[in-house]
Amino acid sequence: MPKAYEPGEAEKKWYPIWEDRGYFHGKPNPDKKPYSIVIPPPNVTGILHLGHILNNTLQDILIRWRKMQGYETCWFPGTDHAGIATEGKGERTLRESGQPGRDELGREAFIQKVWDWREQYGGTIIRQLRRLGTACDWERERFTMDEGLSEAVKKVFVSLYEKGYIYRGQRMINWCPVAKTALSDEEVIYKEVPGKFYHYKYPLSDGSGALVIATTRPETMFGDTAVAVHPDDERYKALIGKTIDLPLTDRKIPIIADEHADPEKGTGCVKITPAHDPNDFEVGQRHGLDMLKIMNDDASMSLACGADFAGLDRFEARRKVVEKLEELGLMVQIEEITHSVGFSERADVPIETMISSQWFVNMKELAKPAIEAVKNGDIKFYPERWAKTYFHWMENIQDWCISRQIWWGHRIPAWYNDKTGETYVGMDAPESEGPWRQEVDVLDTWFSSWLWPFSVQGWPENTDTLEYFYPTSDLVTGPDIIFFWVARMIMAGYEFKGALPFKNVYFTSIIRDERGRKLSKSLGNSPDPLDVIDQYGTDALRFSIIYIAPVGMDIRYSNEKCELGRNFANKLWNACRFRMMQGEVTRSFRDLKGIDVEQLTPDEKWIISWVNETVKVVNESLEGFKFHFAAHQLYELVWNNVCDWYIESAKDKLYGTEAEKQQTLAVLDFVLFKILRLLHPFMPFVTEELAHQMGFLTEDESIMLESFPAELKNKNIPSIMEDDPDLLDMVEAKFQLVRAGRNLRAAYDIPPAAKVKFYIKAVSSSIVDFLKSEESSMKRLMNADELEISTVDFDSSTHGHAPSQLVNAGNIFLPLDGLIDIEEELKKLNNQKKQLEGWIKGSRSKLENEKFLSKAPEDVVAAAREHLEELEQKFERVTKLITALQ
RNA sequence: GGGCGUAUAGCUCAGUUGGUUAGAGCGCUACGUUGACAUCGUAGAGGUCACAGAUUCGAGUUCUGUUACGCCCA
Repeated sequence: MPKAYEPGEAEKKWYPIWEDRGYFHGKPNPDKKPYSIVIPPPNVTGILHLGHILNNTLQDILIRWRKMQGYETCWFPGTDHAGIATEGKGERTLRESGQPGRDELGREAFIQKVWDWREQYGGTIIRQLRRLGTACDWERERFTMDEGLSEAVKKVFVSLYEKGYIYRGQRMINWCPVAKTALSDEEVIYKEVPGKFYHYKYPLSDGSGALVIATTRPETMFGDTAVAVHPDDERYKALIGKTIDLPLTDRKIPIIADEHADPEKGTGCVKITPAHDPNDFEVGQRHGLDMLKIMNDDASMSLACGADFAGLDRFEARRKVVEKLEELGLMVQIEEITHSVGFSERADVPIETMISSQWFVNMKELAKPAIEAVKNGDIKFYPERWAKTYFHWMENIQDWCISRQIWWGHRIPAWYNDKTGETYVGMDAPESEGPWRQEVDVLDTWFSSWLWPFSVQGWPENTDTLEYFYPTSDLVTGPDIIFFWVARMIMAGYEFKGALPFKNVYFTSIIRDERGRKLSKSLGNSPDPLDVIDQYGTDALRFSIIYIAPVGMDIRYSNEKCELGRNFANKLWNACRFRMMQGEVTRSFRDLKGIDVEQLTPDEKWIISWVNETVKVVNESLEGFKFHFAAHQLYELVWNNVCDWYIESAKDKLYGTEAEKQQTLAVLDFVLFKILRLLHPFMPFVTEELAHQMGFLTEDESIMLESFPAELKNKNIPSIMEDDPDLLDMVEAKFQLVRAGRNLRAAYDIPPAAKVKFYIKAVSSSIVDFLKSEESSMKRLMNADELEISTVDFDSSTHGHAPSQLVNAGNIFLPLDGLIDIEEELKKLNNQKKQLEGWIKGSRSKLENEKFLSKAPEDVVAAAREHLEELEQKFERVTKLITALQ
């Protein structure tokens, strides 16, 4: 075995084996319980980033863990068609390669180009996921625009239309001027940006003066059809019903009374632009105002603004309007402010709100069972608090704008008859006499993603897979798509499948850089995961990211943090390598067969009980989605308990008699094989490689098919923790004593190689017996050539004064032929004495407190008493040491 | 404006239903190439648990308020 773990080789070797042997494939199996996950489908245009790494590592841990536990598992992978993003990418590709643009090509040809592009480059992310080791069932990979999934979308549309939930109407929507399409409310991101608050005059038509209105968007004045004041605002009461002359136009518009006008805000007068602002729209409806649309699809000003402004970009128009108003002497004040502006999620430009004819889904009814499911615990969120966010959104749910003015996507199955004005909605084009014209718009990508948990399994066909794997078990995703996706999937599950889509939802952390900034391409702080894998190895990246991911909080990531995982993989490798150097694998690695449990050494019982404890904690942690807790526990076990203490201590036996050696090897094999299986879901490659290197598994076996360790409860091996807790305490006390001995060496600059003699005064004869039986390994751990262990006081008259340490098991002395810094020793001991005095004082006053004695539970009081005794005993010992030195 | 979250060692974070002397990793200091591992070992330094009250025999942990930062919604 090489001196260090080389991840590249193992990764290249094992993934194809797992995949080719069909280990990833899940199929209905009545003998097993099902466990399934649907992948949050990444965009077909996307490339792998660290968010995917975290997300998919977590899913892979769950899948591998459940598979080893004996479930029939299936992880459904796939991608979504990402309408707006992919259409944009297609257009860019055409432009960059000098081909005709989208509009020149026409709908059919353009869509074909995008398909071509998708065939060639799409799904990069799927290939990249394999490098991460994901146990996805690739035979079941789906794409949201596959035939079956497209049928599902159509069926759902028709069904909701027939129920009256889907309708087409003129409503206020969010418009992206770059993508030139409507967006849903969720696709708008509000940002605080600096802006200006313009105060200017609208002269009264009767010449009696002017109203001062305030707005951040003066260019929309061309769409004003009223000015509103609050009905109770005394300042303006007399003006209600009059008109003003709208500057830069020849229109007169009324002054109306409406509660929307806030007397506190600005001047208390507000311009009303019903076609371009959601609040104004409502005011317009209340007062029957005209809706005047003043912008084109690209947010340039339309002809409605007059010849001087038509065609100008909205921001250019704003400058010009301000300039004109200033020329006319109407501008009163320009205030610098910070305000919230909606941006298009995809194009990152300010959106326009405007009225438009679009398709909507009324979500009210769909939301009801979905709210109930989370309320009554059928669906659980981890961390739980996301349920609050969910409820807030669901209980105030708005109609969903689902039509998009692009070509790449599912075309809306609606046809219009221009002659009769009829609208037909159905799975196929109407057969009755036309002419029928199909709706040109396509559906929001999420309108197909919300069906994913069942469409990916063949719905609307009633497949065996659906029968067996639906509802899926767990969903792992980011909280940023709780509305876009999670909430909508729950609604779709109940509406179309009549049942919840998944039982648990785990929301991942968000990954940031070391300075807490979001990872982004433009900041250049988004490392390419494949580079990281090349540098550190897949297992290292996986383990590190789990290890550093706090629950429900942001992760501060940097590549250097992958050293933790790399070092850990290497530590594991070397622990196994050390074992291999001691000889062939024993037969008892699965169950300690042939080993007399009664004959196990204290160290062996200690390590076995630690492994067992870790097994319990890891299983419990994974049940509760506490991944990082499990990772910490495993790290601790391997590095601390196994490598630092057990192996170091066991070396004594390995170099001892043949019988001792054989027993030690058996225990080591038992421990290591359990650890490899425990770690497999976290670090699939190194564990598979080691299980084979060690000879635990033959060529045609795989750790993926082995059972995941379960807590042992007095079955083959007694639960040592329960049987003999004192023994484990003694082992801990022994290690504490060793540490004290090493500390003495270090304090007196004894070279590491120099052998020394220690004198140990144990607190009881039973401890003496125990320590004597452990003498040999203790000598090794402290590099001592002699230990004198007894209950007798250290005799300075024969050995000279010696520095000492005081621990639970007793006092340990390092006789140095009188070579001792007495003052330094006294100082150390006096400090310890003082500290003990303080604790004793606190402990006593607690035990003298009547209220404590009467109110605290008995066991707490008993523990306090015992503790005080220990302290007093230690105090006595330290006092004695001081006296001896003086 | 409403809601949610966070504040513990230089940094990143653990700390389960209140109960001995608050932990880990990284970093730092000193020493070290002992027959698994320098991707390592041994030893060590380092914390008024943001602040102010309250409840309690007892508060890092519960409650109220304050401050700071972050996120979501309007």
